Amino acid sequence: MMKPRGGRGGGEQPAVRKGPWAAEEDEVLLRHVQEHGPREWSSIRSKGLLPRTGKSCRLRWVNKLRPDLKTGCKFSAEEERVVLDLQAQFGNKWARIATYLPGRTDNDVKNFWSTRQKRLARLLRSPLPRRRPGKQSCGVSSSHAHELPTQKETTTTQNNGESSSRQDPRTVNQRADAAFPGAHGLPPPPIPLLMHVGPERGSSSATPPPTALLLPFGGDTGHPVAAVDPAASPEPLTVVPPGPFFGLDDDDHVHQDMSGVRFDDLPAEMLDFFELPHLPASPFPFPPLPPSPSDLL
DNA sequence: AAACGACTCAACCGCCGTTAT
DNA sequence: AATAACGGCGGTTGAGTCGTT
Repeated sequence: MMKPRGGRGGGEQPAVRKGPWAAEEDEVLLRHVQEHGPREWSSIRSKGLLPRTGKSCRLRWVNKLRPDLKTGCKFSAEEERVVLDLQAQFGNKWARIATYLPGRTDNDVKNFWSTRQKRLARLLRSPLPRRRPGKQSCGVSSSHAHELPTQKETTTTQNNGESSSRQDPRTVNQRADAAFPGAHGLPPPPIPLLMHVGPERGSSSATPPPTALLLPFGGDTGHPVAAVDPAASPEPLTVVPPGPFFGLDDDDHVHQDMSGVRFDDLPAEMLDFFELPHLPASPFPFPPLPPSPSDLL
């Protein structure tokens, strides 16, 4: 049997304490970091400074006590965009993603993503979502956000099986998968969110609806997540009225300006229009997709 | 006012790679 | 080389808070 590593004193160690940290414990931990730096976590317990495991101490420091943390504010639109971007590229590599978000921890990113996934999943099942007034966003300017990795830089990490967002998403279902990577614990949505631009159902307009789109929550591109052919729909589609986020351009295609728009910013009355008809996928003039790693070989 | 549901966040657990012995 | 400890990470959970009904 191996001898314990150096620095581990013999003698009894106090029982491990779990649960919320007391202010006095934080002080002890901070003092340790000031003296030794953010390392030697296990020595905190072995020296009898705190009845906490090294892992617990490290977690406390990383997630709460680090001086450069943003606390008590929601993710800004820019931060949200960065998370969506990087999650599509890296998958659920929260620690890695957090390195691009100053002041955010992997736990922050993880919680943000989890909450977002739950909310989206619920939206897909509930016809009448309700908004809660959110906390004020910190508003990270682009000058503070770290530069995102380029496509070339990330090709080695894209194909790790954790993200499907770089696959050729020409069908509704594939695009829906891309919109919900990482939602492994959630049952698949029956159909992605549908937004239909055209004359209101039941209106007298004779103009055929030109397009139907899914909400552009794809993240990195701002492109629609999926498309369906209204002509192929067995059910009437729901109208989302043009507003601050959506409109029609000269070609009767959906015009979007989602820059700086966060999920929370979508007006509740718009969400109230969503329905979940069962629609077949159909070809749609998606913007060109970036090449997949296999394409580059 | 109370009950309920949604949401946020802190913290734990288990796994895995690295490092020291 | 084998082993154990350590540190890092992702997944998960539970408590607290807040808004709605």
